Amino acid sequence: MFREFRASVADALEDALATLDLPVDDLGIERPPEDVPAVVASSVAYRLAEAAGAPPPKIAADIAAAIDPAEYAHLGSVETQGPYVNFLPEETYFEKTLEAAQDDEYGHLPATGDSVVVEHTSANPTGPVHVGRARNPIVGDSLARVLEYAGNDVEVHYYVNDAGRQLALFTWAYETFSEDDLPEPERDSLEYEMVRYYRKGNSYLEDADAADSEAAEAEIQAILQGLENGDEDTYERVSEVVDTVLGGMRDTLQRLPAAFDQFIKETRFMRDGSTDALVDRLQALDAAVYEADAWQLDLPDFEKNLVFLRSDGTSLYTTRDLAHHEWKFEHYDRAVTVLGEDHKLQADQLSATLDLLDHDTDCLDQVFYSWVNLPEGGMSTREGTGIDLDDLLDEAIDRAREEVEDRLDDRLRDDDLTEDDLDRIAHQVGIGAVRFDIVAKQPTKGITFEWDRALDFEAQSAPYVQYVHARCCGILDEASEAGHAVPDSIDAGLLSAPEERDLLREIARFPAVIEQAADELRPHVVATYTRAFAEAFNAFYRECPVLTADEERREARLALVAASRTTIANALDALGVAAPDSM
RNA sequence: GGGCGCGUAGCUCAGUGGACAGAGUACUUGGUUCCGGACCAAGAGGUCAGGGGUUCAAAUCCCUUCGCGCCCGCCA
Repeated sequence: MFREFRASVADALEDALATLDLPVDDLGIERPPEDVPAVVASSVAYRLAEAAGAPPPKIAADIAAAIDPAEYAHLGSVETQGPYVNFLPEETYFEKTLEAAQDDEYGHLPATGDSVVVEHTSANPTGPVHVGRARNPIVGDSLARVLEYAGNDVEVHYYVNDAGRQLALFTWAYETFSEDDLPEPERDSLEYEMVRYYRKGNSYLEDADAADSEAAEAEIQAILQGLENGDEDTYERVSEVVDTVLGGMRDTLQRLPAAFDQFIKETRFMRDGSTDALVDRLQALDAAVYEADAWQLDLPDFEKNLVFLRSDGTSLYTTRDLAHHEWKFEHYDRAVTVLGEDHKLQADQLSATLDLLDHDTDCLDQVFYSWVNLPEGGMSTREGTGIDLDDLLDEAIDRAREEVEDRLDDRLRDDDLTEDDLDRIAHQVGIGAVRFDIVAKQPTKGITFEWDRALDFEAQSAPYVQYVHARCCGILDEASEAGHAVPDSIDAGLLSAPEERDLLREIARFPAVIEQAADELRPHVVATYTRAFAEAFNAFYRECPVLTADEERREARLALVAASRTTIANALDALGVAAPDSM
């Protein structure tokens, strides 16, 4: 309802300004501070002071007087407070909010008709997913969910770098070294077993003498050339390594949960000829230069040229990624990519080149996040330094289970949790806490990983919000057992306590929060919202007993609890955090 | 050296032109005959990194200095 109300206010303001013969520019619509009862406000009077030759409070009063609330949907009254024009809704605003929010689909916006491809993670398939990368799947998966809530037709892709030197080296190492020479895998899972070959290959190359090193390099080069020439046998050999490792990584990512609709291999764009065709078109560009035996683009605004064809005639990662993006443009209306900040330059050059190729790069968005580091430095799959995501999630679940068990005796609610419940709650809370902690922060801010901080279940974390959902479920269960049905519609006048009004206002905002998160590609605004929502719900819970209230009030409050439950359930769903029925 | 990002309470973070800058945590204090205490209430805590500018209005925009991170490869 908030979005509809805001639109009404915009209409009313525009009409009023036209009536008063004032210029319509920025309407200055904003959300007022907490202690102001209005749902939205406008500071437009400030901006008009000069044009109107009057002080802002006078203009605000004129605007308020020029608006007849009855003419606009949901608008109850218009008030001024100094220079601000405040807009208050009529009762139907709250009644419609309550009705809309009881729908299981609450928060989903009308279909945009756009197909959007969200590419995220896309880590080289060289070994276990570590925490340094964990921000990518969490931000990416949440972003995909938010875009879907916002009415888009979303597809999630993992772009597999299977054509680079690292995978050629990995394939060589896998075929060269014997398992007898390798340490025990750190975990009984394919990618942990496989990464041992990769690490062995890297350390061998570091220590090998010139002759051995040269021989190994020749084999690695042969694999790279085979891929470039479209040699089927080479492709199969590399694929075996890539698919095996990727399968293990996929299982780990699934735990977050982060799922993918498609894994797009970069060799695909070599094998189907699109990279070669692209190279031809790049060579024909005015910006193309042939220097030092290599084809490059002299991009304006960039210091360094972008090499797109090596002197040996092979393509580079960015060349293939260009072909990949042209493919995306062909099949989707919009493309969003979640990338580490270390890829910023490459991504900017990619965009600039797509521009030169006459693509509309407005439909390409890149979301950057900064790396997660350990107090002692970075994490590396090759060197085997860092915390594996599997270990972090296991530890989170273990600690969550301890919490649940510690609290069992203190529970007021008498609902006998089973062993399965404990297991479920430990998973929901443990993984939810890790995920929420990461998605709630702006991705551009740096994070240093510390166990105790990542696994802090205190307030403002996932469990705090999840608890609100469990509480709602608890109340609704009790009501149902006592035979109290949740009414479809109620008289909003029955919900007149300030805590009830605040909660209704928060519920009404949810679709607008989804809209903002999708527009700005910032899922963390949803996390911020869930905390504000939880606070409003807890205040309501404290002041307004539901089941023990008289019948009319009980019904109204039950409807409010039901609406709260779907709102918080869907907000958590948009973040990819589980909403426990009990905890 | 150049480019990009970040700097807000002791700590972790919201807030990116508009109403006195907000939460959590830590610290002090209080709350369960009553629907779930993983909760709530009160207190204290700020040169919004420093300086300059634009504006009726700046944590927010511009310039500059400092600190931290990332990038500047015929790697990905």
